Amino acid sequence: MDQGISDRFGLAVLDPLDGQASSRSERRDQQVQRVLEAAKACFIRSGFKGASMQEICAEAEMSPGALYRYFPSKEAIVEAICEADRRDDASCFIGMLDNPSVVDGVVYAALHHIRHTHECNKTALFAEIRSESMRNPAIDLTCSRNISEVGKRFHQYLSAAVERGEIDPPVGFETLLPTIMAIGEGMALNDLPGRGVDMDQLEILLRAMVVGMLRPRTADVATNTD
Amino acid sequence: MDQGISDRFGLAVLDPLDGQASSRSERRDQQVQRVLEAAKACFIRSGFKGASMQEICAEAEMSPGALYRYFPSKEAIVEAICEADRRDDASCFIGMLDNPSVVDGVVYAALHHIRHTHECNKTALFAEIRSESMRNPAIDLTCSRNISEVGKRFHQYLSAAVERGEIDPPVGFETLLPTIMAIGEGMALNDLPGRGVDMDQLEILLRAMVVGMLRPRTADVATNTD
DNA sequence: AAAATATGAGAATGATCATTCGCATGAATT
DNA sequence: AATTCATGCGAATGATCATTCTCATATTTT
Repeated sequence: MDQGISDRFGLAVLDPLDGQASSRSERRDQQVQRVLEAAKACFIRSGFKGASMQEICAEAEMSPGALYRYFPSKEAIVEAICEADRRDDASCFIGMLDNPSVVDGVVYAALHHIRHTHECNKTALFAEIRSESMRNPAIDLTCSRNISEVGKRFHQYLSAAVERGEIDPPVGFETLLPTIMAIGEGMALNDLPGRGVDMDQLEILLRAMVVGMLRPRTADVATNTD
Repeated sequence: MDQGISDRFGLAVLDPLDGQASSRSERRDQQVQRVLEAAKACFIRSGFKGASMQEICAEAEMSPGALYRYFPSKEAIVEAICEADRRDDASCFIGMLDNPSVVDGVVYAALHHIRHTHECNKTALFAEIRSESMRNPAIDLTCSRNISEVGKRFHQYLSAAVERGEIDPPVGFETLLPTIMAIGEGMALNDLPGRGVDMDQLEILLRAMVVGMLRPRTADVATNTD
């Protein structure tokens, strides 16, 4: 954790081996990152409104004067944190949408998303972002952008499967997409693994659910009766 | 909205027809309710931390001194709001779990819950409660209590159907219950009706999903291929 | 090496917050 | 009618907040 950072004025002290590996702007980026990580910890612990700048300063081991060199306001930090989290969330889900079997693709993407949210301790931050987005237009925009990015990619993935006759959903995409995404959000937000739900069992249930919703034509679907 | 309440000191001024219909304790209850409703509006607008006591006082048209006669602290108001909201949420869902066909029961309960959340503008408050519960033990307890109450009732409803051979879920209740409840939460939190999702289409999709998850044995399930 | 610039600390600032206090008034009780 | 009690107002209080200011030190440039 403490990687020997910084004397009191720890400028350009990194890696003496590397000589001038840390230019000014690199150093700046590192400090920005340091603030963001400290802020994230504080926001998870205390919420956006509940975490004070002093708390963030303490976590980042940095004075207010120093911190304000990197961000003009608390709001800017909040926005940066939300942006990063939503982007990570979207790419985590989208990155899994590549299985040739659509049912598998959706199931694995959902499972991966749930696991990722659990393992990276993103549940509390996600809940915070979600509630902030209800009244903060800037955060709402960030969330909407990422939702629509996921939605677009998801739409491509599913409609290609419809085209080739692999699935035959009982409703149109305008219903299917928001609903599936809401379901995924609910499962991530509830931290099912954290509540003791077995992931193998969850996979079975998710598959049954997805099969019900997408109605695959192929026969590779378990139709056992007991 | 403004139902002719209160002169400046509006004590026992209600309903002159009724004579002493408003005893002291009845008047008290009304004032408590007035504070709660004002607080709810403020919390939806500004969040728990973001709403100030002054804001709540203004909304309730009451001075701080007066308000503190009814609640000892802001935290107490927050707890009362959460308690009421979660109770309402649970009873809304449980109240619909009475259909003799389990698939119908679950589908209608979910639809009703989604509609209720949408129509009563509960989405933002729910999100707020959810994020508060991640770091406030008192709120977490309130949420857990209601979740387990719903879970218990839901478990009864489903296990009775399993007993009589109506359904045959592919996984045990320890997986099925948390997952279904997480799904419902996700759909309510996403305010699907508010996002333009058609409720009739949603019913079709929900039914397909529930059928996939519960595997009813009876033949009353739509198995059309187009 | 001297000037200019970037970075930092930490006290100060003014706003805002939850809560309390002193006091006045209406209702209930004697 | 007099006293007591519940209710209410709104200014006051002390804490805390986000942000800024001053100044010191380090780094880069000249």
